[in-house]
Amino acid sequence: MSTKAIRVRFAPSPTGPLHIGGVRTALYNYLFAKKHGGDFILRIEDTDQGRFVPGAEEYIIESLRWCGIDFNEGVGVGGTHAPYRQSERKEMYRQYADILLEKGCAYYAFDTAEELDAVRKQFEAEKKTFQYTAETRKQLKNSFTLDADTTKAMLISGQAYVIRICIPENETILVNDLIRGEVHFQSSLLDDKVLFKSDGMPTYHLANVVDDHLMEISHVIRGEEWLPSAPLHVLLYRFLGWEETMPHFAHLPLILKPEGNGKLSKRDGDRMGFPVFPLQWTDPFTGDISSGYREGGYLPDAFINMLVFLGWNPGTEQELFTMQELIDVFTIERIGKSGAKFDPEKARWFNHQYIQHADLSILSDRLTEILKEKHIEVPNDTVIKICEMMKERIHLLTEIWDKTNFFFLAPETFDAKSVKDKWKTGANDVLKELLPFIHSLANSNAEELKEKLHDYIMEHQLNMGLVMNAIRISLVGSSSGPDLATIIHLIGVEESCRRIEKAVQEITT
RNA sequence: GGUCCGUUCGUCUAGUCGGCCCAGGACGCUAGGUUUUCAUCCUAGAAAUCAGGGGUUCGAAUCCCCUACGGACUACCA
Repeated sequence: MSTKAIRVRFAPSPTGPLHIGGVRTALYNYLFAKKHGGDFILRIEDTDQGRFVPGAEEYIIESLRWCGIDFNEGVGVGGTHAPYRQSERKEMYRQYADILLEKGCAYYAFDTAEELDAVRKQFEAEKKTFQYTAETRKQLKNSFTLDADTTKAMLISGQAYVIRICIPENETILVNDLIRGEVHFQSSLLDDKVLFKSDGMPTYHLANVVDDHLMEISHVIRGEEWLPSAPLHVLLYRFLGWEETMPHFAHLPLILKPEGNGKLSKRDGDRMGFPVFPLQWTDPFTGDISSGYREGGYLPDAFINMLVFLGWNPGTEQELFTMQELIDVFTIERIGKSGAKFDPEKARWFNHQYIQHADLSILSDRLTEILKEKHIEVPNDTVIKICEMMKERIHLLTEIWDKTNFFFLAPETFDAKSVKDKWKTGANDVLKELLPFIHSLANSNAEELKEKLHDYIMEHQLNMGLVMNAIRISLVGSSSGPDLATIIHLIGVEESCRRIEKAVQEITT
């Protein structure tokens, strides 16, 4: 490999929110760059003015920031190859189209969209597929069929035109892919793609090649959906005389739907109850809201860890990685070839792992904020104690209130199934008798409380399960939760007794 | 339809140039243990005839060919 500096880019188009497949592409680019001490560039490909979506660019930047994928060059941060928004580079592209025109590697075409549509329909009727190729271009309106003077006249008269690449006939084009090896294409099967649109903007194909060259990109790591147009890009590098410095290509496998087949799409997530976007997104046109991982209670590190394993693995049995560890072990060679089905369950598991190991303040800060909103005053060390105790049963940050609210508020209802299974006959009477004793526990700490309660039950020959479960249901509202004595201690003996009295009154079996 | 890519437990995958793989790990699932509950945790288990069929070879998940299936692309979108 050359000694060329490693420079990679993530080049999304601002046509909507960044989907997790896009985030993964950005991530792999980022890891590769960092691993080799290279640069990671964010370029916005907004050559299609018709598809511009307000807020999409900001969304992309914020998503990457949330993920901890930072770029050291690009939109927002600038750099030596600015500007990084293709709409702002508009003036640069024409000259390269002209070079191509001059060398006979491209030509003018005057066919309107309607005319082409008609031809396409006609071909379809004959069960053929229309392609703008060496074969068909002879029958269409372009500088091949029109003589030079006519062409010039049409150009001068302001006739709308596009510039198309002139694909050579009968040639094998080799794309060397870092993930798939050599891929061969027959040039005759490629069509004369539009390079320059009638609105004065380049298409992706031209802009992408020009920018990658100008920005000295060493590796193009992008989704597999680009593989079919890779030979076109290779041809462009050759025609422009840039073959020597052409970047290496790596086409990533796709992320598939959890069920059935096909590429994961926006719809899948909301239909199946999991996010497909890093951040929540509100469609500026329809107002539709799509859920995001951040709002869904996921930690960015967990999200990244889950994502990196969709199509890549370290070859060891380690599953949990910090970003720095990923940077250290990441290699393109270990990226798989086949598409990966997205598994929401595994995403939850990763998040749970991260909640266990992350700084407790991630949970306690969130709880503190919720308590503040609800005007519930609780000492900070109590909040921390509760989070420490409860974290192992929390998979998503958003579960924190549902899992801890009984520490602050008396249950309003008692879970029917818990009552049915665990509230034994006679519990009401036993609990009533127990009340004075619980009152007497006022000055005990959690440990003493546990001991005394235990001893009392043994001495009075009460049914341990019956008593404990009934108290738990009274205090929590269901048969779940941490150590009972700790709960009593934390919410206080007075409150505990109030809750027990209420439960004894309301629960009848 | 055409072009290209892909195919190991339900899912993510390990399996570097064929033998240590009657295929390993993880998620999920099931069963036990711990816990008076739940969750966690621990242990065990079920789960892939390596898409199918042909070769090559003493020996193939690993190499070759064919078939099937899946996917991407096929716009003056990226």
